[in-house]
Amino acid sequence: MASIHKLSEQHQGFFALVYQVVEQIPQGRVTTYGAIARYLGTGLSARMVGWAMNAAHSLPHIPAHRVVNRLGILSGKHHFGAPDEMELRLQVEGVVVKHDRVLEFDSRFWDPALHLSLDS
DNA sequence: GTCTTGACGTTTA
DNA sequence: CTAAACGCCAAGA
Repeated sequence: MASIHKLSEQHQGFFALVYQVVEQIPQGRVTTYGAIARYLGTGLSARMVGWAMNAAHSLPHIPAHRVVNRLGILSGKHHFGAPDEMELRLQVEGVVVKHDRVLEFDSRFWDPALHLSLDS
């Protein structure tokens, strides 16, 4: 019985890292795929974050609508139940969205590295 | 094993 | 603004 499933651990570890960051995004704030990838370690590419989010779609407590691309564009809106759901969810949290883009994105941006300084 | 696709990012034209 | 290319890493065919 020397069989092991180490692969599963790595698999979950990858998703878990992304989830932990996304979960901690404050309401009314947004972050980018690249910022998360950089926080986890430059070894990961921003694409992997988006890919993890696709899997996170099954999880109810993952505010995927708070994750946008570096331009503040709701690149993942088409992956929600309705194409306007992502935009709507942001609006109700106080984030102004216009033409699929977050207004004052620089001000709304929340960097995961910032949470590092305050939390252990 | 190879090839394509992808909720990205940056650069160049 | 669009379009193309490169880098990045994993999944699916």
